[in-house]
Amino acid sequence: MENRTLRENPFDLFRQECRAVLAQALTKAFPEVSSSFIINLNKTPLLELGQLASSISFELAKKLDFKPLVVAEKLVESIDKSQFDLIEKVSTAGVGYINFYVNFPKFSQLTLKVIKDKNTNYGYIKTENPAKIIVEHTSVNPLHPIHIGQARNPIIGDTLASILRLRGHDISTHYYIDDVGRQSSVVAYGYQKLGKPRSAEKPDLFVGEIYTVTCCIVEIDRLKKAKNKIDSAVTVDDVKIAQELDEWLTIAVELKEKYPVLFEDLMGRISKDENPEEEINSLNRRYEAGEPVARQLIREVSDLCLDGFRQTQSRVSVFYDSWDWESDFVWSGQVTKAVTQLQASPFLYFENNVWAFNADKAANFLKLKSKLGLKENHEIPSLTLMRADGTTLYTTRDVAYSIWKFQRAEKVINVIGMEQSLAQLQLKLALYALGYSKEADNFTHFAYNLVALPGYKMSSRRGHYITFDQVLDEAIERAYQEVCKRSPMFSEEEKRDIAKFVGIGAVRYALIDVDPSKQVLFTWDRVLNFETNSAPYVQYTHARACSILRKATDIPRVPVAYNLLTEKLEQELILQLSSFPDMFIEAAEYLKPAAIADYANTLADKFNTFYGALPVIKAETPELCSARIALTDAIRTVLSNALSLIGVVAPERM
RNA sequence: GGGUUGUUAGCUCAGCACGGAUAGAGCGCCAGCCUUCUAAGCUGGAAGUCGAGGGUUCAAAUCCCUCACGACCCGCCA
Repeated sequence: MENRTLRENPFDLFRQECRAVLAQALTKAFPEVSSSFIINLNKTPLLELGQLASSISFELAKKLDFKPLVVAEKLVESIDKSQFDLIEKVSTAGVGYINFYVNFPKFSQLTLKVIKDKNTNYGYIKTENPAKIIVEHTSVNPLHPIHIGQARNPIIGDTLASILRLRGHDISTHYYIDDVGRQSSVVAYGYQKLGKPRSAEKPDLFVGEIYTVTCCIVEIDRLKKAKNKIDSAVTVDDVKIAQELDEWLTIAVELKEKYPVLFEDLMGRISKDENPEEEINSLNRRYEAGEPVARQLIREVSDLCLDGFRQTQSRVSVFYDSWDWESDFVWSGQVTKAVTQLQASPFLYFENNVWAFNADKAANFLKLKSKLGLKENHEIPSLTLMRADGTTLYTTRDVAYSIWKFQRAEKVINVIGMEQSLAQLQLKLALYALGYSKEADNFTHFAYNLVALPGYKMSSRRGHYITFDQVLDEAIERAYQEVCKRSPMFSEEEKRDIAKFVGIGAVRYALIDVDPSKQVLFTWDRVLNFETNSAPYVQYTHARACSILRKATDIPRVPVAYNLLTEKLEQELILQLSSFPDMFIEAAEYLKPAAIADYANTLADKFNTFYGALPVIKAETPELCSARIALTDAIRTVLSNALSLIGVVAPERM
C-alpha cells in the first residue's frame, strides 16, 4: 500500500528519502537527543538552494549549546546517501540550514513516467481511510432563482464533492429542499391567488416574481395595519414600522414598474382577503400537518422552482445524488421524535409557552466548549425549537434531517453560508445532547462568506439580485466576443462551443478561486476575467500544450533522455508537476478547493514562461526535443487533471 | 453588549492549519516582444512599516494578548 502510494507521489518519495537519510545522520551524530526530534522538511524558496530544507540545526543548537552551523555541518558529515536514489547532494546553507538537492535526471524520469503511467488518474492519491460522506450543498429555498450571492455554494460544494470522491471516499451529494418555512407559504399563497398559472418564462424566474410581489403586498398590508393600530403615543417601534413601510413602498414602485400586470393582478386578488398574513400562517400550519390541499399546492410551486434550478445547475454541470424534502421529515414524525428525545435530556426548558434548547448548558455539561474552540465563559444563545402554534422551526427540522443523514453516512459536510454559523453550532450541540456524539464529531459546517453586490445588499425577498443565469449568459456572451476577436478562424459552431466552456469555466473558477472565508464583492470584471489567473488562461495553456503535441506527431521518435532537462525552467516544471499529488491531498484533507485553482494557475504560468523561452519542436537536438515533448505532455495531463477537479473543461483548441 | 470572521502593493487576492532564508501573483500604470510551437501569451520596470501595539522564539505575515476598522450572527425567520 505504502509503496504504491509513494510510486504515485514522486515528491513525497523524495521527501521520505530526505527524512530517512537525515534521521540516520541524526542518530549517528547526536545519539543522545535524536529520538526527541521530529524531522520537518520545508520547501526551499529558491531552486538553487535545493528542493527541501531542514532547520533542525537551530533547535538542536539550542539544546546542545552549539552554533547552528556547527550542528548542520556535523549532520551533513554524518549523512550517508548511498542507499537513497533520488538525493543528489546534501549541504549546509546560510547560518544552519541543511539543503537537500534532488537528482534531477532520475527525478524527472520518475515524475514524467508516473504521470504518463497514471495519466488521467495522476495525483488523485487514495485515502487510507475511505468513508461514506454526505455533502449537502446549494439547498437554495425554492422561492426564486439562484442568485449570484448563492452561486458560490453549488460550485464550492460540487468541487469539494469531486475532490473527496477522487480521494477515494464514497460521496453522496444532497440538496435539502426547504419547503416548510413560512416563506414557502408566501409564494404558494400568491401562486394560488393567481390561479396556479404557467408561464413561458423560466419557472424559477417566474416563481421568484410571484414571491417578491406577494411579499411586498403582504408586508405593506401588515405594516399599514400595525401603523394604524398604534397612533396615539409614538414609540421606537412605531418609527421602525414607518421606516419599514417606506422601504416596502419604494420596492412596490420598482415592482409595479418591472411587472405591472402581475403586480396589479396580485394586488387585486390579495386585497380581497381580510388578513393575508393569517392566510399564509394557516397555510403553513396546514402544510406541516400534511393537509392534502396544502401539500399539493406547496409541492407544486416548489417543484416548478426546482425545475428551473435543475436547468441552471446542468449548465454548470452540477448534479445531486439525492433531493431531500424538508417536509418529509415533519410528516414522517422524525422532527417530533427528535424534539421528544431532546425533552428527555436535561437541556430543554419550557418558557413563554414554547420549548427551547439550552445549548450553553449542553456545551458546559458535556464539556464541549474547548473542543469546539469556544471560550468557557462565552454563553451560547438558546434555540427555540417550536412555535407556540405547534409548527416547527428550521434548525429543529435540521436536527432530524442530520440524524437521517448520519443513518446513511459516517461524515456529513454542510456547505452553508457563514451567517448560519450559530444555527449550525446549535444543531451540532443538539446532536451531542441527543447522544450522537460520534456523529456530531463528524459533522462539519463548511462555512463560506457571501457574495455582495457593490452599493446594495442582495435580497431575494426584495427582488434585489442578479441571477446565476444572468451571470452565465453574460459570461458566455463575453467569451464569444473574445473568441471572435482572438480566433476568427473557427467556424461559428466552434466559436459558440468554445464560448460556452470558456464562459462557464471562467465563472466556476472565479467562484472557487477565493478563500471561502473571504467576502467576495461581485463585479463583472472579476467573474469574467479571461486573463492570467482565470479558467480561460489555464484552458488556453492546456490548448497550447495540445497544439504543440499535435504538431509533434511528425517528429521522428527518439527515446527520451531525461537528463537533458537541465534548464531551470524545466526543473521548476518538473517540481511543480511532482507536487500535484501533495497539493491534492492537502486540498482534500483540509477542504481547500481554492488550492486546486491556484495550483493550476501556477503550473500554467510556469509552462507559459517555458513556452516563451525554450523551443520544444524546434529544440536543438532530436533528443532534447523528445524530452521536452514528454515534459509538455505531462503538463497537459496535469493541467487537465487539475481542471477536472474544479469542473472546468480542458480544451484541445480554443 | 456578546460572538464568529476578515484586514497583506493604488485595486483584487496567494501565503497563515505545520513559524524558517530576499513576502508572491493578477489587474491597473510605464517600457518592450507576433514572417519562429496558439499574443486569452511573454520579457523588463515602478509599487509593501503584511491594520496598530505588545508578547513568545535563534527566527513571526504565520503562534499568544490587547486595541482599531469592516462584514455577519445573537428571531416563536431561513
